[in-house]
This record gives sequence, structure tokens and C-alpha cells, in this order.
Amino acid sequence: MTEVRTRIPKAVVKRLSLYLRVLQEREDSGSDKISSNELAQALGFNSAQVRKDLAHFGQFGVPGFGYHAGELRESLKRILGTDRRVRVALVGMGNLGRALTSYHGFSRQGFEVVCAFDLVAGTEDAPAAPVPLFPVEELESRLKELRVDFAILTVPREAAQDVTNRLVEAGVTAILNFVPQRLSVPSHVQVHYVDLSIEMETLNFYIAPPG
Amino acid sequence: MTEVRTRIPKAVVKRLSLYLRVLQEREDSGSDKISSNELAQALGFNSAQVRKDLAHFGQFGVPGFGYHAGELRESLKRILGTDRRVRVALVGMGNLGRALTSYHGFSRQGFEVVCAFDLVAGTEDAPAAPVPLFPVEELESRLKELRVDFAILTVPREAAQDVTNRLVEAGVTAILNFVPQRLSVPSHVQVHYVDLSIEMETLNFYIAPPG
DNA sequence: TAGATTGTTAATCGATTAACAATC
DNA sequence: TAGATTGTTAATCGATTAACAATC
Repeated sequence: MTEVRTRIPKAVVKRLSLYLRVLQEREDSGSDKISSNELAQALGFNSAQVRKDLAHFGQFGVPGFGYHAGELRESLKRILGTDRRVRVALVGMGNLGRALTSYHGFSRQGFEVVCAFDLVAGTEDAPAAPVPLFPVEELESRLKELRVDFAILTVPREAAQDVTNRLVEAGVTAILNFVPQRLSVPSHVQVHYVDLSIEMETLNFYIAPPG
Repeated sequence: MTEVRTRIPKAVVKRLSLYLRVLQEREDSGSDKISSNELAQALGFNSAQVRKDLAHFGQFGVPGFGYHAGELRESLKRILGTDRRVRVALVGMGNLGRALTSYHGFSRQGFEVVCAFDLVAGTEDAPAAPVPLFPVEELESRLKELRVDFAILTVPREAAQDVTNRLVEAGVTAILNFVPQRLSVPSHVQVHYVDLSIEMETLNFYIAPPG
């Protein structure tokens, strides 16, 4: 990962994803022209912000015209790395894990869950899974065999750090962590935290009567 | 919702939730004393930020001492509104919806999924559910009957705005929306967006080779 | 050319951090 | 009292927005 890349704030990257969504939605909508202002309006942002975000990565527009939607879409895909398919493994086939292995939103954006791991794999308690399900003992060998570099973590809290260590050992460089637990990882590994309870609490705050 | 409440940034509220987590983890760990610095260290934040965040809501500490952990925990619960149980309905029993109805992380923080809705309810395609599952036609009557004011939305994209309108009509004031679709709602209704694909893309950006 | 919209610089706004008097 | 840590003000940092020359 290049130096310039790590200096881009997460908020910018999230907005790039949103721009891409808007462009994908309009893909078959007649005009190939879109302005920073149209893009901004669609998302409730400021047009200067759209231009500034894109400026991190080059010049994509035509002064006096706007952007060629198709071109910009492909540029954004390349920037975000979703022009290639990404091979993902999921660890922990609880309720959430099972749901995510069959979540179609991922594959549409180029993320392919190629296998899953759980302690119960191979036992009679093993759930039906839409992808090959392996026992956790096989983690290292299977990840290497399937050339996985991206993991989704949905294990119980107690197991989170152990599993993480093994993922890192096996060459995984990005972890989407649904476990409410800080993970300690080497600096070349990226962890992104998704905490659904905290999302609920945040929302609840704004409707709850003042404490 | 009071004026002061809406002026608190989401980032502050998220951190309050995180402070509460740390306090809950330490609940049975001997000492009842905790300093802004300890709290900050546990989360990788700055101690001044901890004190500033709390200052939005009053004075909770003792100069020269720190905070009484138990007291602070109760104060945070009251502020976040998780001192009372919140009744939640879930709409859309696809993969993700089913997973979330049995997600224990919610109930631990006081969020109780009291019912779910889906078109297939009552037909032979209806999935087994750990909460009462009603057909969408009964949405308004059931929500009122069960006094629900909080909804989780996991329906297909095409249905999202329609269902939202009906939720709002039935008195729901907060929606946690997993559908990748902007929702139009009246200003007294809070919507919080969780887009798992965008989380994946954001993470992928930092490991993908530069475009 | 006239009109429109970009890329970019400068101005503004808000959030984070440092510093410290107050105080237990 | 001496030491520690709060609450809060002031300084810094970064992100958003406004403005506009460049240019299609």
C-alpha cells in the first residue's frame, strides 16, 4: 500500500463509494454526462467536496462540461479496487456469519465469499452453507490454497484475537470485524470495525428523552 | 427531542457508547475508580476528548480523583437511553433480517426485537423466527399494539421507501436502515444508514494496489 | 464567442488536543 | 499540605465550503 493511499481519510473513501453507487444507479439512464453538482445533490453533499475528493486521485472532469459518467465510474472502480474480484473468507458461522455468506450485496460489488470456517464444520451441528465450510484447524492451509486476502470476522468475542492472529499469520491483510472487541494486529493489516449495537445506541440517543 | 440533543455530533455519541462498553467490561474488576486517561487509553483516544465529550452533559468527575466507574456507567446509560428497554420491530426476513432477530448483542444493550414483518408471513415459505412474525399488511396495527418506536429495515431496495412511509405513519421515530437506499422521512424521524458493502469497499481501498 | 463547470486556492468552520487554574 | 485529575479555555489541526481563474 503506497504512502499516499494511507493518508486518504476514511470519510473520503466512503464518499467515493457513494459516488460510485450513484453512477451505477444511473448507468442505463440516457445521459453519460454528470456534474459535481448533480452528484452532490443526489447525496446531500456540497459540489466542492465532490471535486475535492476526486482531486486526491487526479483530474477526471472536463471544465465547462462536467464528468463523463461511464469514465468516472470506471475510474472510481479502479481507485476503490472493485474492478477486480476480491476473495473473502468468513470466520464464525453464527447467525450473523451465516447471513453474510449469502448476502448478495457483497458479490455485486466484487466481493466473493469463497469459504467459511467454524469449529462445528464436519460435525452434525454444521449448518448448511452456500460456500465450502471448513474446520478452523484448516484455516492456514485453506486460506493459502484459495488465495484469500480479506476476512470477515463473526466469531464469539473470546475467540476474536486468537483467530485474528491466525488470519494474519496466513497472510490476510484486511479484516472486517463484527466482534465488539479491539483487535491487535501488525501495522500492515487493516481492521475496520462494525458494531451494530453501537449503531443502535447512537440512533436511540436522538430519540430518547433527555437523561 | 430537545434542541441541545440534536446539536450533539454523532461522533460524540458513538464515543459515549464506547466509554460505556469499557465501563461495563470492567464492571466486576475490583476498583470503582477510573480516570479520563484510563478510559482514553483503553480506546486509543485522548483524555481531553473524554472529558470534553462528557462535558456536553454535565460534570461527572471528581477533580484530583477521576470518575466513580459505577456512577459514570449509570449516567452514560441514562444519557444514551439504554437504562430503559427499547422495543424494536424488524421488517424484511431475508438472510440479514433473520440473523438480526436472533442477534444477542442487541438485547444485552436493552434493545428488544419484539416482532418481525415479512410478505411471506403465514404462508408455507415463512421462516422459523424467534419472535412473532406478522404479514406486512398488519404493520400499522401490530406496531401500535406492541408500542414499537424503533425499526430495523432489511427489505429489498424496491420496497424500502414504501415500508418506511408506513413505519412513519405508524409512529416509528427511528430507523436503522440496512438497505442501500436514501430514505425520505419527516424531520422528527431519525434514520441511521448501515451499508455493509461500503464498509467492505472502504477496507478494500487500503489494501488494493493503487489504481 | 458566451456559458458552464472544472480544479484549486483561500476562507470558514468544527473538532481535537494542549495547557492550566480550580479543587478534591 | 502535596499530588493528582478534573472541567474549561485557548491553540492547533483538519475538513468543509466559497470563490474564482482556467478552460472546454
